[in-house]
Amino acid sequence: MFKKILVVEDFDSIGLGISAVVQNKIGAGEIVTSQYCDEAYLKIKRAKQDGAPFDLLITDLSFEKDYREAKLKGGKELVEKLREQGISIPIVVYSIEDRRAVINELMEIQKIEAYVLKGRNGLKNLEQALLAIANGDTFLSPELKNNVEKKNLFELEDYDISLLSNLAKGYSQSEIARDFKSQGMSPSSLSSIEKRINRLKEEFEAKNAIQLVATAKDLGLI
Amino acid sequence: MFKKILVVEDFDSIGLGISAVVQNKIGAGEIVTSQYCDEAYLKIKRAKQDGAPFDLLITDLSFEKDYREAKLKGGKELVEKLREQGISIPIVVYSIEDRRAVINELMEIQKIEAYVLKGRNGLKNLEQALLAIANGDTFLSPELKNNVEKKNLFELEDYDISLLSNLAKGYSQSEIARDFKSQGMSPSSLSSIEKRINRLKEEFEAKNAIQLVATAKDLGLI
DNA sequence: CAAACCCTTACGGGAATCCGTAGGTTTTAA
DNA sequence: TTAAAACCTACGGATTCCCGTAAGGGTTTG
Repeated sequence: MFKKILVVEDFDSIGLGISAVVQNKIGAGEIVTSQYCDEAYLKIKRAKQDGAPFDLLITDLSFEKDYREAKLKGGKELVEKLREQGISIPIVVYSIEDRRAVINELMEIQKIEAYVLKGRNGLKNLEQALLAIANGDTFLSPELKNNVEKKNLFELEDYDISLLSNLAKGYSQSEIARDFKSQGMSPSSLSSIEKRINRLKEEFEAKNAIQLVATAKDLGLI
Repeated sequence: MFKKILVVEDFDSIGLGISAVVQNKIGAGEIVTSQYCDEAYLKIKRAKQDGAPFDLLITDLSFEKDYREAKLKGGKELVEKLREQGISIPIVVYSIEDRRAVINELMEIQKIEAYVLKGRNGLKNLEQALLAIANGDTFLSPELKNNVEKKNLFELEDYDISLLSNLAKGYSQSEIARDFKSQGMSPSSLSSIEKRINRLKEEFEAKNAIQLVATAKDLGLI
């Protein structure tokens, strides 16, 4: 079905699990793995130049930092880079990330072929995703489809996460405002940051910023 | 080396990866997997009753909730339950959890045989851990060794823990003072509470109370 | 016994936050 | 295209937090 597949995943346990299922259930010809996005990008480019391109990419989103310097920090950057360079390889994202904002951007803007949620039945869904792609369809994990109705519930953007982790690092609101301004992020005014923190406090029923950060930690958001 | 191994891990991709490496590198006789702690406990008990007990348990710590009702919420509860019941099976915990408070308790109180950190080289470490156990040694992932030594730097009193968790619950310092007064705790004045929080901030190198609570969460203190 | 020390409590000024109001811009929808 | 809605920004007052100073009580030490 697929002749040459690249699997990009930092944890070796998961990478091995993916390889095993792709090998046994799908029967791919060649499976190459990488634990780094930068390396993966180079492999894809090189394979294309050599006239033996990959015909499928399966990638994680989040990658742990280690001693290596990473230009592409995660799967999202890898996908963006590939699309930016006009490399139209079919892409499956296999991640634990379940926020609609992130997933929608990948599916609708970056036009990835499938988004599979890591979880108890992640590999089963991955298998289905590969079958769907082989048929020219796209695939979205069923756990996420049910949530489509709740789309307009409260969802955290990257902005909120950034805000929360800056608070957790001990920066004052005005320091954060300066930081956001210098990075060209918007909104960046102290006032907007106050507003946003207020919204988050309401959302998480927190009396103050301390409790807000504490519950964000509990929920694993930061 | 091991004849019968139970692998408890909710994500199928990781469970498969573990199974593969245990099978191929260690050459275990029988590998049983479970995605639920309750089920794992029953399997261990049943195997023992049947006269064919497991001689190794490899378990994750955190398990996602799903439709099933779970009595044992995670690997920590599973280990505690086993030890409580006097079942002395060798245990390897394989988790992403890197807080030393949690790990120390498992190693020193629950006397698990190995703690392996999930990560890029998790399986390599897992392999080493199994070899160590077969030699009668214990094993701790190398990434963690540096942290565990620093454990007795600063001893927190119950008072400090109480203070930190009250902060994390969103109470203001004056509210905490009132609360402590009504409970007859000492010191209870607003001023003393400020002082104590200052001491904690210095200790944990936190710029403000938000960062203080955040790092306390990270360390697993609250 | 007194001096030194530690701890609790108190007070005050400056900084940061919380919270409401309000004006200007962009986005959405009729 | 225009009105409504949503958003970003700014400002000011109330509250809380942060930090230094200092008084009072208890224990330890010379």
